[in-house]
Amino acid sequence: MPAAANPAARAAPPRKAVPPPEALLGWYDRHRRRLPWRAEAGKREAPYRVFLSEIMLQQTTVVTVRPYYAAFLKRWPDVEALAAAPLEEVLSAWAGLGYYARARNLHACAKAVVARHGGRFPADEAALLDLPGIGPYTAAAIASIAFDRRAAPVDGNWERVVARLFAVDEPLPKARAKLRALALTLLPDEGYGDFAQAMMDLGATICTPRKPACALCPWRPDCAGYATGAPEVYPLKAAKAARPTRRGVAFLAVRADGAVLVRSRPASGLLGGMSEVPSTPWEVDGVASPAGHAPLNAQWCALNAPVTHVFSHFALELDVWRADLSAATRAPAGHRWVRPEGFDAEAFPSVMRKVLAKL
DNA sequence: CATGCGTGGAC
DNA sequence: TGTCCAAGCAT
Repeated sequence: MPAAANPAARAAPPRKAVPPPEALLGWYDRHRRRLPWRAEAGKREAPYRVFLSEIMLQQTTVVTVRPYYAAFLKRWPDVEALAAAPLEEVLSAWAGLGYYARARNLHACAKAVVARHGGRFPADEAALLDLPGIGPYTAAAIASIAFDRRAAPVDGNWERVVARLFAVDEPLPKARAKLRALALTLLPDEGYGDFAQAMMDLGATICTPRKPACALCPWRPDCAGYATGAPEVYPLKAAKAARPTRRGVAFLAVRADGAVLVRSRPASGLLGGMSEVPSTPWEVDGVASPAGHAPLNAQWCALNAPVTHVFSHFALELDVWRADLSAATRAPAGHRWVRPEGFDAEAFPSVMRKVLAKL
């Protein structure tokens, strides 16, 4: 849609060019990716599906989410089904996906939608924002994608695209407010859902973090970042803190019938509500006397194969101690025996799967 | 506003 | 191998 086609544009005073939304929407029409949670052109996906996908996609890649999304949808086809499920089942199905507060909030949100809204997701950004696990991004994503409401779901893709379009010289996270304000200037007059998804696709396939494919970008003529010759430097980022290493000992108590001693973690915090093998606390300098933390008195034998795992804000090095016990051994309070056939039904996070692999 | 909160893949 | 990164939220 060239400005010259409009006679009035010639007379208008010169005004800072805003990248035209039509260019992006046209590109999206031609290149829209097929994704399990994305409706065909001209249609809208059910709000529950948008909701489920958006929660799963928070800080998580499309490739990782795919199988979880399919499994959840099959097991809990609608919000009522999810709301009626026991939390333990939801956590178990979520195991391996990470950021487990999302699973707890997903479940709480389903219940809230049933209780507060009769099982219908609200279309209002503000009402969505009130629900557990739904923040500014997800509220805007559901409002725009599921309901085609005017909203800007500014995620990492949007931030990168906008930072480059305007060559924003302020680093993240401080630049967030400015990026959001600039993002709002880009919105079209209609087609909000398509525009939101187009921004994400552009960021995921063209305006990528490392080597953006500017030659294929519909907004290249309008991009200040491209004009600088080094668009990939945007968005600028503040230096991040180093990641410390914590150490501990995990206790693999194995009964003669193969059952392993397991417990559940506290409902909130790191790996909240997930299942685990008992262990010492995980501390930066390790634990002085691990034996004092053993779940039961036994002949503990150190395996010479520590488990290493990297969390978002620390690395973990876990030594594993094993003890073999008679089939009659009772589980201490707060613990339970789980046989290998039962592992899949447990909510073991990845680090615990690594520990159990030492069996 | 900074920090806590997972995981696996790419380079 | 280490570093960065992916459709953020809660506190």
